Amino acid sequence: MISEEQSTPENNILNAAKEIFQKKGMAAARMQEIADEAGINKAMLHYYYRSKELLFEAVFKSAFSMIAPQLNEIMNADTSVFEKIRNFSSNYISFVLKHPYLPNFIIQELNRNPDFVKNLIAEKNFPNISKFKQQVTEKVAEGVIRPITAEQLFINIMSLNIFPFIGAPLLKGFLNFDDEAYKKLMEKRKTEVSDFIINAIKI
Amino acid sequence: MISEEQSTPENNILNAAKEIFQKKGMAAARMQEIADEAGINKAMLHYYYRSKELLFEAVFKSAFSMIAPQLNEIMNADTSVFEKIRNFSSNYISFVLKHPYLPNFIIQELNRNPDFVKNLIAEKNFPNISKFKQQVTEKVAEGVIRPITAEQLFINIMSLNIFPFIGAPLLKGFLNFDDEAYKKLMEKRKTEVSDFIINAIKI
DNA sequence: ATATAGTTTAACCAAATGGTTGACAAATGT
DNA sequence: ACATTTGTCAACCATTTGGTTAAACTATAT
Repeated sequence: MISEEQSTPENNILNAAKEIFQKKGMAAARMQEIADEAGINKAMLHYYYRSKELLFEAVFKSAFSMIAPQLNEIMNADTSVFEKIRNFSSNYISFVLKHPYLPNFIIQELNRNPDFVKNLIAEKNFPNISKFKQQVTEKVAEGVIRPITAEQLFINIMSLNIFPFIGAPLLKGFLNFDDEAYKKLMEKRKTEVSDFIINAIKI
Repeated sequence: MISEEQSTPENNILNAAKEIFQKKGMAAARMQEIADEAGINKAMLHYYYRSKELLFEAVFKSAFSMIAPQLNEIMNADTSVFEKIRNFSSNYISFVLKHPYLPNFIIQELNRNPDFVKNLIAEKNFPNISKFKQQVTEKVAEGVIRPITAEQLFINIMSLNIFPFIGAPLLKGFLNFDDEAYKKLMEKRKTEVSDFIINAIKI
C-alpha cells in the first residue's frame, strides 16, 4: 500500500487546517488564517471543503485516525498484558513528542461535542479493548497480577501516558521546569511509565 | 472569615460567565449568552467588567483559586507521602465530581495561552511542592519506596486523578460506558487511585 | 483552433459579535 | 427637596467572519 503524502491541493489545505485547528481549536481558528497558511485564496477552502464545519471534520477524523489504529493494534496483538503496557507507553510517547498538539486537540473537541464520539465508534478501526480486558481478567484470576478491573487499569494506562502532554503548561509551572527539561522528563517516561504501572499490579 | 457567596451583581455575572466560559471556552463563548444566563443586559457586562478578556480573566482566576489552595494545603501538610497521595486523590475526585467542567477549562485555556501560567505563579497560594519533593527524596534514600524522582511521581499522581475527567468522552467511548456507569467508576477511584500509586512505589 | 470542464482570484455580502452611547431610573448624600 | 452619583437598558456602531459570485485563467479533449 503506497501512502506517500501526496501534494494535492486537498492535502495542502488539510495540512494547513490541521496546523491552525490543532493550535487554536475550532472556535478560535479563522478560515482566512488557514488560507494564509496554505498560501491560497480563502475561496479555495470552500471550493474543496464546503464549509468550516466540514473542513474541521476532515481534520478531526484525520487526526483521530493517526492515533486510533496504533492503540487498536497494540491492544489486540498476540502479546502479554505487560508487553502491551510497555509497547503502548513507549510507542505513544514517541509519537506524541512528534505531534505535540494532537492529544489536546482531540480531547478538547470531544469535550466540546461529546456526541462526536458516536460517529467515531461507527468507523472501522475504532479501538476495541475486549481482548485486553479478557487477558487482564484472566491474569487476575490466576493471581499473577493484583486484583484490578480491566477498565480501571486501562484508564490508568491512558492517564499516565496522555495527561503529561495535555497538562504540560500546568505541570511545567508546578515543577518549575522549562521546555527542554520537561521534554527530557517525557523521554524518560517512555520506560518509566510502564515500570510504574507494572510495579503497581505485579504481585 | 465569612466567605458566604454574596449575591452582588458582580458575583451574579461571574457565575453566569463561569457557566458559559467553562462549557464553551473563551473563543466560543458569547457575551450575549453570558448576559442571558445572568438575566441582564449585555451592556452590564461591560459596565462591571470592561471587556470579554477581563471577564474571562476574572473567571479563570476564580476557577484556578478553587483548585490551587487545595493542592497546596495537602502537599505542605505535616503528613506522610502516602497520606498525601491518599488525601489528594480522595479530595480531588470528590471535588471534581461536583465541578465537572473545571479541569478541562483550566487545562484548555492554559494550552491556548501558556504564558498565562507566569501570571498564576506570581500569585500567592500558587502550589509549592518543595516539601513533597523533599519527603519523596528522603523516603527513596531510606529505601522505603522504590527509586523514583519526586517529579515523575507528582506527574503520575496528577495524571491519574485529573485525566479521567478531562478524557471522559473518549474513555466512555473506548469502554462503552454510559454516564452513570462512568460516574460509578470515578467514585471507586477515590480510593483505588491511591492504592494503585502506593502499590507502585511501596517496597 | 475551439469548446468544455475544472481551478483560482478579487470583490462582495449578510450575519454575528464585542463594544459604545445617551437617555432614563434608582439610590445616596446634603 | 434637590443634586449627584450609580445602575440599567434599548438602540446603535464598527469590525470581523464564514461564505458567495462572477469573471478570468488553465488544462484537456475533440
